Amino acid sequence: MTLSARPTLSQVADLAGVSVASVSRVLNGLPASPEMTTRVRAAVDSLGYTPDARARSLKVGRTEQLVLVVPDVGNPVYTGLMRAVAAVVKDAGYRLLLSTGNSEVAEEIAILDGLSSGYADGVIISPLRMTEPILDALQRLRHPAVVIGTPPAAVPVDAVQADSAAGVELAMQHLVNTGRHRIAFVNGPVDTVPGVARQRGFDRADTRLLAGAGRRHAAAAFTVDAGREIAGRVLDDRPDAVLCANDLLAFGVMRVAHSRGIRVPDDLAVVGIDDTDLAAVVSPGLTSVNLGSGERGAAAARLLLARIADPERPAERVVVDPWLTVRESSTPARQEGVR
Amino acid sequence: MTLSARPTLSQVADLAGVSVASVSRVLNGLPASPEMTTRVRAAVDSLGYTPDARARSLKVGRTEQLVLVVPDVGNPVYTGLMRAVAAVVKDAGYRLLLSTGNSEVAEEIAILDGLSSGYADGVIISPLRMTEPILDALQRLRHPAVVIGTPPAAVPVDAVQADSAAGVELAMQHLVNTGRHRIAFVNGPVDTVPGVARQRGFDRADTRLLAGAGRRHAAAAFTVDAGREIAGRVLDDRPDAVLCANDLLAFGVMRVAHSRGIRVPDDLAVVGIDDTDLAAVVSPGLTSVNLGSGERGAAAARLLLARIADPERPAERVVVDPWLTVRESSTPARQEGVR
DNA sequence: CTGTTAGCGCCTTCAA
DNA sequence: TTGAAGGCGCTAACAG
Repeated sequence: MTLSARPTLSQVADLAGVSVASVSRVLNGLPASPEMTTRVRAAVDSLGYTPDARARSLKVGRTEQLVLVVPDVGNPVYTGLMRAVAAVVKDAGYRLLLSTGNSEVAEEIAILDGLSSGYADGVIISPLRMTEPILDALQRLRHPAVVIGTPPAAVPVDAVQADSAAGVELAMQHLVNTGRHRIAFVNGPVDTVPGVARQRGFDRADTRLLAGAGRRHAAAAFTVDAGREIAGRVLDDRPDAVLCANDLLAFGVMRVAHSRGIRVPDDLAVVGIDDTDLAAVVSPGLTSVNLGSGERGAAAARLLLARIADPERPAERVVVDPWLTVRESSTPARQEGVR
Repeated sequence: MTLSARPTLSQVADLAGVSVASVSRVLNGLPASPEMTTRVRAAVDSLGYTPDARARSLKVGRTEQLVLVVPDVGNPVYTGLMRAVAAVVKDAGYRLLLSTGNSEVAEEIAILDGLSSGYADGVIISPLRMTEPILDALQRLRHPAVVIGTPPAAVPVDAVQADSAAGVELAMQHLVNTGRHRIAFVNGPVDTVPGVARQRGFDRADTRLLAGAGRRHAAAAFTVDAGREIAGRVLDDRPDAVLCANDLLAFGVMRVAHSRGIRVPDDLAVVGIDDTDLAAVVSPGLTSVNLGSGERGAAAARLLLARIADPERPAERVVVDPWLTVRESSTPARQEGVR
């Protein structure tokens, strides 16, 4: 119920009638005679001894803890990432600290700077915006760090990035292949990491596939509400397809389409990005570009572990390829090939 | 980029020409002369000194860390909880460790037992099943713990619980009020914490409101797929309303209804439980019983902090009242009163 | 193979 | 008000 006096190493040693060093050795699997081993184990068991993580980490200089920083713990966009990071980190024998920057740059920086107190051995951060202050904080960080996103090439930091431009093109190609040509693009704020990348992807695909005929819209945020808000303007153009910069925006658009009696996918195809769990949940299911958030999370965790193992290794960048998950929102009945 | 030698207290002391004790005092806001304070601060700044969290926690016996254990990090059912816990914990100056039991009792127990190494000051656990082994692990735990769920009254542990029976009744009453009488209930596995409670709530409401005419179904899991799987059997009875034991099941039912051309809410009302973020996202919006997961998370965090502050206080149980969020899935157009 | 000992970096009596 | 010194619990030389 409440914390009482925990047994210590020396108590175990006393009970076993051996030195603390011997206990430590047995516990850490270092050479010891069979007899010693049994005596120590017996004492450990009878006392219910567990080594103190605090003392151990002070001595060995490691905490066995890693931090994951995301803008919003509850956002479905990050759940795939969180799950994957949690799994890899745990398998490697580390604990995971979850920090949220509450979508505030200042908070993200505070978290990064706070790491200098050494409460964890490394950090994975998925910053909402890749601004100078964040990059500065990363530079002065004395701990291993991995960025999920695309820092300037000049910054020597491990990073895992999605190829959102390729993802957008995948979606565009799919829409064109299924006969859509009046395509609207609904982006979120273009001063964010995802915003700029997805805009670039659309511009490129638009030029290549539609001779620049695509319509661009920028919602106030990457949220369902922002999607609903802007949907009116978007649908007034009577597009035959809407490509949204993330699933949440797409859900917002779908709701407005639904209330206007516009049938998806017959009258209007809708495609999202991120392929969140929700995309498979709504009716009709939302076709979405999967940017490999799980893969990126796992890759980031592995990069971090690699750097911790070898701090001198050169900074590495991993790019995860996107794929398209086709569901009902963009095709009448048949299922197109996936990935 | 990589961790290099961090300055220590004694280095600061040397630079300032004072003793380590004085530096410690200044840093911890204990009485010190103005001159001493300025000298120390100067030295701290010039060295970029940050106290070592590991050493500090060894000395003071606290880690300033709390653990939250949930069955699945990515499940939308837990996002409200996580967000609320994260916020309260952070405001109190603690860091949050996120552990997932991967929906395995054994893993949850391992996490609880692992806490005896003292890597955190307390734990909040939302166990999937309230089984003996979990309760045993809680009993032998030497750290403050708060359970989200309903342990047997005899177990003296702080707990925060939802009143799911009341929630189910709320939903039933709403359906009856809006003219539905052929009501089907789709539960998940009844050997889980939510399963039993929701079953009890339905049975009670069914007796009271429908004279026991309600149909009961048990899906294989609390998932969308399980909902889709069982939806066929459920809809074959031609109910005019389906109450689902959680939102995910409801989404599954809605998808099948949609593909069968059954209109929601005109032909069929659908109500879920949990009021996840997704409920507001789908079209039509899903009416859902909100069991106050955010409120429960916040309450749990506060209980934990209270117990840490006073380990002797008697165990407390907090019950959070449910409310109904009415959306389109259960009412043609108008919005009924909320909460 | 085992025991002794010196810290890891910090806080906190205890004297001065 | 300030300094000296002793641990918190553990690991890692170093002797034996």
